[in-house]
Amino acid sequence: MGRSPCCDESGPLKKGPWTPEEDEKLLQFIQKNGHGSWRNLPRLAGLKRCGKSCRLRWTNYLRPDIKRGKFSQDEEQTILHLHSILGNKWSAIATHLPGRTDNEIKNFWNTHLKKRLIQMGFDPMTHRPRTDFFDALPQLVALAALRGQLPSATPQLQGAGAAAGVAPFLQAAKLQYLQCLLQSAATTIASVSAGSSAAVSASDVEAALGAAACSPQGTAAADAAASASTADDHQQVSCTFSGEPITVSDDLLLGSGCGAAGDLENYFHVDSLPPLADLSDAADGLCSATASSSFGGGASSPLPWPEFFPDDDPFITDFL
DNA sequence: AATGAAGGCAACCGCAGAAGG
DNA sequence: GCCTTCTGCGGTTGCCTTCAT
Repeated sequence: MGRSPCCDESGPLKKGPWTPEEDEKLLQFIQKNGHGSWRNLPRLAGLKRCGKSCRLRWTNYLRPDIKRGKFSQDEEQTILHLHSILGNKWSAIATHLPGRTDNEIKNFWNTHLKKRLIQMGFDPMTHRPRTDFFDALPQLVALAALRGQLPSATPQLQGAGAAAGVAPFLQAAKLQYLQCLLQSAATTIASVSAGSSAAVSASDVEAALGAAACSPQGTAAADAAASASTADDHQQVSCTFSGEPITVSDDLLLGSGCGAAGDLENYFHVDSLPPLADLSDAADGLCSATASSSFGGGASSPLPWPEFFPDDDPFITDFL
C-alpha cells in the first residue's frame, strides 16, 4: 500500500523552527492566493518546506484568527467538559473554542489539565475516580496523618485556625473526604460492572455540543444530553460527618449545569464544613461516610471538575 | 554562578479517510 | 471497484525556557 511521502520534492526540504522570513512568505502568499493545494504551495510560495509543514504552520500559528495567550477559566472548563464527552478529539473540541487550535488545546491538556486530574486521583481519560486509587490509599492516609501531626505542616493553619484547634477538624474532614472518594469510586466500579451505563447517541452529543458551545459555561445542554441516560437513576450523594448525614439530591447533581461537583465542593470547603460533633473521634478518622453516586451513567458523562476542585481552594491544595 | 530537572510549546511523524481519476 | 493523491488528525518528539538545587 504505497503512499508516496508528501514531501518527496526535489531538493532538501527545511525542517525545524520557522524563521520570520518564512512566516512572511507563507502569510503573504496565502493572503494573496489562498492556500489551495498545500502540496504545491511551498513551490509557488518559494518555500523549501513540505506542504504539510506549511499547513501546520498556518493553522497553528499564522492564521489571523488565532487567539494566543493563557486559557481562560471558561475555556478550561469547556475543554474539560468536552473532553469528558469526546475524548481526545482535539479538532472537535477546537471547533467549540474559537481562535484556539487543536494543537494548542492538546498541549494544554497534556501539560496542565491531564496532570491536574491525575493529581486529584481521577482518570484523565474517563474523568472518573481512578480505579488504582486503592493502591495509593496507604500513602495518602499516611501523608494525611503525618501532616496532621506536624505543627508546621499547614502554614495556613498556623494563624487563627491552629490556635483554635482547627487542625483536628480538618484532619477529620480530610479523612472523611477520602472515604467519600473511595465510596464513589467503588460505586462507580459497581455500576459499570453491572452494565448500567447507557449509550448516548452521537447525535445527542453533537446536539448538546452545538448548544453548549454558545454558553460561557458550555455545560448545560451537554449535561442534559449526557445525563439523560441516567435520568431514571435517582441517586444521592451523602457523607456523614460524625453521624450527621449530608445529602445531596440529584436535583443538585444533575439540574444546574454546575452539577454535583460544585455543590459537593461547597460542602467540603473548609469554610463551610458541617459541624463535627465529636472531635475526639477524629483521630480514628473513620468516618461513617456513605456516598453513592454513579457520577453519571455512561462513559460519556461530563463532570465539571474545575468547579469541584478550584485551583486555589485551600482545602484541596492542602490535601494534595 | 553553574548545572540538572521539569515544564511548555512548536513541529514532525505516521495513519486513516476522503476525493479524484 | 481499485489505486493514488491529498488532507486532516492525534500522538510523539525535541528544543527552548524556567525553576530548583
